[in-house]
Amino acid sequence: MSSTTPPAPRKRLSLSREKVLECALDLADESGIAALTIRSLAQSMGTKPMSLYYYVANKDEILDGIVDLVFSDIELPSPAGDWRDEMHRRAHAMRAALKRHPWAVGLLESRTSPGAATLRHHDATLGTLRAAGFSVPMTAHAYALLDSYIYGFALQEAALPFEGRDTAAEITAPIMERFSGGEYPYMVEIAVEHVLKPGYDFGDEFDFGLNLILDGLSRSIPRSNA
Amino acid sequence: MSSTTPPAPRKRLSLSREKVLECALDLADESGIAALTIRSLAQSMGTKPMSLYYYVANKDEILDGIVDLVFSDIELPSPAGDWRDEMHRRAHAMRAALKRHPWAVGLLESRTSPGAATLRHHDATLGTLRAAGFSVPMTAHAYALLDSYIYGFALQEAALPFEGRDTAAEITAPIMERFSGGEYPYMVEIAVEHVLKPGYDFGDEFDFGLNLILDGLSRSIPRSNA
DNA sequence: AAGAGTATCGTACGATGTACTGAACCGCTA
DNA sequence: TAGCGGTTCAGTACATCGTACGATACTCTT
Repeated sequence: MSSTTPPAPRKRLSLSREKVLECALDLADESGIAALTIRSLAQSMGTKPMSLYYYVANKDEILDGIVDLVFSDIELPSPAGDWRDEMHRRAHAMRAALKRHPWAVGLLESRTSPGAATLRHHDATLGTLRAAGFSVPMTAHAYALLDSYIYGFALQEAALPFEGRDTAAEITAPIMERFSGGEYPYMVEIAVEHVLKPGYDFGDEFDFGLNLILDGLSRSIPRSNA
Repeated sequence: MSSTTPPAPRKRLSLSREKVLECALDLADESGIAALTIRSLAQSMGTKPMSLYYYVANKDEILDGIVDLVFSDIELPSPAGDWRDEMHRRAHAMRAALKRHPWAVGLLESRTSPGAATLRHHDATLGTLRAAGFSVPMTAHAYALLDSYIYGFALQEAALPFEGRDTAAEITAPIMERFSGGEYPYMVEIAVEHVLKPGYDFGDEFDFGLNLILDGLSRSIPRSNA
């Protein structure tokens, strides 16, 4: 208490690799992946850019890390449960996660070094399919099919200029009018008679395709229930 | 001939919006989308960065433009043909195009202003489905399903660290050995018994899912052939 | 009290997109 | 033939990005 009080009660160890990744994920959610820069991240954490490099090697590691965080949010399917229920739940959980974090879809293309949560997720899904009686090659087919559909749906959802129920009309209606001349008649038809109808939500299309796929897959199990 | 000769026989009009976009597409194919910068593009065209801005407003317009170029490469499906053949052909054409230009998949997420070729493509596809007898809502379902699958498959293909037949083994075999401890048993199983088998090509998985989807869709046509 | 190790930061460099400004060139009319 | 206005290109400069390098501050052990 003699001289000056320490200029600020500087909390040491306020940073950690986990906190950096969590903040990065939050920042990407709030402001978009483009706004996630080392500088903005540091500022949001109340520190300086170069401090982050004590916990991560470079920005790519941050991107890998937050993609893995997204996967860690998804409940693992269980080989013990009914495979169809498990796959249905998993598909919806993944779609929800990719909707919460739309930037993750775009990141998947460039990230080729999956994290632990990602690997666990893949392994649990493969295990559930194998336990359901799918052969090894059929499991590969089913997994490629399911994930393609889920990722692709999320990709399209992320690309939509509108979001959620009834919001399509406000945005696309003026655009559609420009097309009413007749250059794109089928798009106009779909828009007017389907998309612009009250209560429409692109997300509702998800279940149709998912059930169609699961129906088709259930016919590919050799043993027992066909 | 009095003073100095003109420094170089400068060919005017060597640039154009089309040439800029074509060169941008070539550059993205060769060096990746990250290497497509205004400066590198200008250099590859033998000009200076700022000259490009006479033909395009900004880089985003270039990105929109090359995405539309990719679509313009895809033959349009015809409402006159058999819908299933047409959809099959279109799916393969899109996959091939997205494989030729892997960066396009990642761009789809961020580009929300489709070009003319893109719109034509969508309209022709919708028209083919309608002509096949699908109702308006069912056409929307089918289109969302098909495109989700195609985009998602292309996304996964783009994310693979290997490419083409038999190349998976060389790259993944050493990785798999690290996993042989038993943490990810089902991934190892799939890898050893399927992916690492000679002749394996992830692209071959495409037809399984596509046919499953087309089978399912054919059951959704109200009239005539079910 | 001194030193060792851990954690944080200041400065600086090269690359990027692009705004601003001027120069070069073309086809034209007078 | 002279000049002019629109078209096309380029030079310079600035803000922002990731991050290399080295210095600094804090904590704990001895």
